[in-house]
Amino acid sequence: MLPVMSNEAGWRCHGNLWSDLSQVCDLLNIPTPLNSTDEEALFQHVRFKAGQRIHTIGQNFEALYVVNSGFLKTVLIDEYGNEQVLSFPMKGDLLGIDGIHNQQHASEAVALSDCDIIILPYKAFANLGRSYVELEHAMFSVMSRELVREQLMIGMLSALSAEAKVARFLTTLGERFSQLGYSGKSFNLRMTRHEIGSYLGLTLETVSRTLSAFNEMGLISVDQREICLLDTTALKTLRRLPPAKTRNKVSEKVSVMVGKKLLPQWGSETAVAV
Amino acid sequence: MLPVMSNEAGWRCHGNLWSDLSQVCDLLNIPTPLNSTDEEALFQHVRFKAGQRIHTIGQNFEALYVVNSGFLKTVLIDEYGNEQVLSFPMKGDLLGIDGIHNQQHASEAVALSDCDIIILPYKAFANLGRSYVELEHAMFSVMSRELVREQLMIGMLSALSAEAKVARFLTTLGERFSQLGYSGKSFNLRMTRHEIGSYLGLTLETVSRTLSAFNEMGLISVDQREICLLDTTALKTLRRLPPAKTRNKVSEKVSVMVGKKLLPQWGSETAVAV
DNA sequence: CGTCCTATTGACAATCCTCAAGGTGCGTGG
DNA sequence: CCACGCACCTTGAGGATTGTCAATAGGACG
Repeated sequence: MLPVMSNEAGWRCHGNLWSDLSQVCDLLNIPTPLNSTDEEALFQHVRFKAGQRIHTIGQNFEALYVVNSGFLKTVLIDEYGNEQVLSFPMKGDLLGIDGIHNQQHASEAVALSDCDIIILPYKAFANLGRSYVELEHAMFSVMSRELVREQLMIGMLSALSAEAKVARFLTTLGERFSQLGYSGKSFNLRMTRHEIGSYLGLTLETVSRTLSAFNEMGLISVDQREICLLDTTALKTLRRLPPAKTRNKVSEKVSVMVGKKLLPQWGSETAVAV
Repeated sequence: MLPVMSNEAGWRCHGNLWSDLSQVCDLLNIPTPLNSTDEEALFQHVRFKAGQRIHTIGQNFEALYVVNSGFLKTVLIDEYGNEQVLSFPMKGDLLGIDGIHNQQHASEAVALSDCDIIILPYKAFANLGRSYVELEHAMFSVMSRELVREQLMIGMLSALSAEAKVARFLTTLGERFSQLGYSGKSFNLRMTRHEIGSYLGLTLETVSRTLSAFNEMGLISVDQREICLLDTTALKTLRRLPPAKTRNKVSEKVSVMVGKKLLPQWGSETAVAV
């Protein structure tokens, strides 16, 4: 007989699987506390079907979530109801951090595929952190990691062209897949062109056109959501494509358009004290 | 005789002022631990001149920093040496969180004016967190707040037009000033147009033109770095210029000369009649 | 007074968005 | 099974928003 409960987001809890602290730490890619089996803390798994929400905006903050399997998106909703995609979490990612401040969630997490999520009740987890010094530091580290990731995202959104954004999106996605043991070259997009566009600050048409252009240039092959990265180094260093007219197919090796003048470096200030 | 030391960023430490934990918590706007004077932990102030760096990219992470006075920017440096501005910290803001992960700083903090900064040695501060339960939670909360702020930044960069970005930049800056007790309507920009543009993902020319347009429309008055917000509600709700069709429709007939500029507001309830 | 940094403004170009018209794949119901 | 609807994707045309380049001017400072 399994306990069944439901929360504001409307998911059902089957409660048929549990993980201990060392498994959670493994998943999060942080060092496992040495005296792990000391206290038998167990954390419940919950399954979500594609389309279900793990937490919603404004929902009271109770727990953090670790993705054990599946693919999700996190979104903001603006005043007109438009979604703004913030991230595409997958296995090993931590969700819900934004809820700590103000005790309620500032964003929404939606399953893009069937997902298996581990619930970390915040209070209990924080208490564990106070007993295991390493765990507390690891929590700070994970939050810091998220912050750095978002900083890089801001830099990308501000500075890069549409092509460079899409190229970088593909390569980082590939890197994440290979870190998880999947192929980093050939994978399936779990999100629509519209969601990619929202994430990158582009329209879905621009995303589609850019993918087609990469396909023609031989940098990738793309068929609907099936992607193959053919020239990752070119993708990684690509800044801007030449005008379509002068654009050569695969023949031209140097696909890297650098040509950016160095902006004057905020001068002689270097604060080198004496 | 004052102790003088220097670190990798090259700043000098005058060591002439110290704050206790309750003062630091006050500054950070988090609840003060009840048993505050319990342990006499003191944190050193350091002064930085305009242009000096508080920490640099790659520098070993040792401490967090709280701004006691002054204005700063935090930046990333891309592969060509271009600066990407991430934030403009001021009094009460926490710096250096990005260094926790990987034990080294991922960004650079530069003083835009003379600054007074409080040093929080990370290890000592984390230890305090373990004794004072509230402090640990407060630290999580501050980091969560930063994350939420960056999420909103991402949403803004992705979704808003140049005008809306600049408008929102001005109003949030005004709000921060008034929370600090200064005027939220009339203030001095501490950063260049170039830095604003980098922060907002625009060129300095676009920033300058937008400010001039707001000035002509009577939303603000601007003279170099002196800003006066005249219609904050219009600024806050301004979203996007109308599509060409609807814009031309109005000015087509009689008021061609007068209304040609940017007159018809979009998403702004307060009609700006000139 | 000259130099450097910053800001403003104009002319022009192009990147990217908007609008529009198909096309493909998939589930559902006749 | 096929037709149909629906969501997603592709591609094109055209234009607007924004970047690029350039010229000018003001301020700070040695």
